[in-house]
Amino acid sequence: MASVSSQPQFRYTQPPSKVLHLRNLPWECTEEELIELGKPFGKVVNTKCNVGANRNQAFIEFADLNQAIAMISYYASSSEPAQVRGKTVYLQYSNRQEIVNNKTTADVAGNVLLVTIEGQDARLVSIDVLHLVFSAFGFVHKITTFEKTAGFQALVQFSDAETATSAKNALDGRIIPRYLLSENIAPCTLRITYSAHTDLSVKFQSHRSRDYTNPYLPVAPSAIDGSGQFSLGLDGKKLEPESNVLLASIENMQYAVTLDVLHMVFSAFGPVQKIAMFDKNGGVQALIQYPDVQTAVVAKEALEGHCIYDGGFCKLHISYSRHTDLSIKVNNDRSRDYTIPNPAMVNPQPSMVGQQPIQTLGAAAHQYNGTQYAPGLEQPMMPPQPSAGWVSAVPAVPQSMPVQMTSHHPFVPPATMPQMTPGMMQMPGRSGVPPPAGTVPPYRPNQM
DNA sequence: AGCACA
Repeated sequence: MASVSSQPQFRYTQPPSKVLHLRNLPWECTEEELIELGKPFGKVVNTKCNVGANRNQAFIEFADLNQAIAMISYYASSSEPAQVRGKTVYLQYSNRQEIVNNKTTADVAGNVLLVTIEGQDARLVSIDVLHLVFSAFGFVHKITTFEKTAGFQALVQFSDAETATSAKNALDGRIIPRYLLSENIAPCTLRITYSAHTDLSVKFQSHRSRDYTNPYLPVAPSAIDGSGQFSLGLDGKKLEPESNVLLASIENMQYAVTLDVLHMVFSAFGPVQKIAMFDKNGGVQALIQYPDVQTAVVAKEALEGHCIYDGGFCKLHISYSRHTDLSIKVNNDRSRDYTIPNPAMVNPQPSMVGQQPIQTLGAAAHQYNGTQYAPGLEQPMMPPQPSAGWVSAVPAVPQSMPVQMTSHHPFVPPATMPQMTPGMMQMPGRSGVPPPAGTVPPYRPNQM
């Protein structure tokens, strides 16, 4: 065949082709603009934009060679150059005879994202952290994780491509916020493309895969597993039944740890619904109830082993409780139900007690002001203040607005409520209520 | 302003 590459590419005449090569296009010129440009001369059957290192070149393919010739001829003798958005574009016959659109699956928007977690400790990122990160953009249906040559990867399934796209746009190239990971874990960068999958197959709830649409899916049989899967998580931690209620025991309690202190500490991760403190084995323990398991998981991971006060005082040990809904009989200095708007109201309506954990929707999302505590997590030591200082800083009535008392359908996956908005990801150390998703600018990479 | 990319 005729060797094209042996010729200088910008010789004055190009052999005609129904494909035209365009240069000097404005930034991010669209396919529509290319079609507009070519339409007067014939039928544009294909285009390719954002070509070249500067992404300012493009190709237009006409149905017929004569149409391409017409366009080239017109602008060759026209006093007005071809323009897109007022910018002169230069046209010539392409040295190819057709446009090949190599759209990979990674470019075709879909509802499932392929996430590669990069970093020394990528493997230590739990599926729960991934769930939390991606839940900021919408309900996450399923997640599977696996090891490939590319490293530690996950498939994250949303309901639709739009939601997936917003997550991809916001998170691709970003790091997982440090406060979601143990402090000794190296930064983990997310690389995100679309997957060709539309519906992941999740057989069991496990450390490797979750189906959040089906709470009754059996937990992976940890002992018996024919497929060689681990009964331990990738991080080597034991598989422990998660719960929305945490059991915290306080070690080395040099200072009094009050209900208010616990409320403040645990509110950093989401709305605390109830707290009950009690003495056990000569120490103090507390049960802390969140509306959902995810919040409890994050709180546990963030707080486990940390001290409330500097100097190793009041070290927290946290496990999951078997409780799902605490029965608070009386609001006093050892137990409180924060879902009761009026703290003076001691014993709520009997119908309120013993219900399903309340599935708060919007209210909980706005109430969530966990970021205020986050800086303390990056530097785990708390100010060496006695608890009195904390108590006075905490209003007797918590800052939470009255939680919606409506009992929602119990099978609504808790993740339908936004656990975290992109704005919170952006500035984990700042206080304040996050702006609604969509109004926040993409957060800065590689900070936090 | 000068020919894509799996």
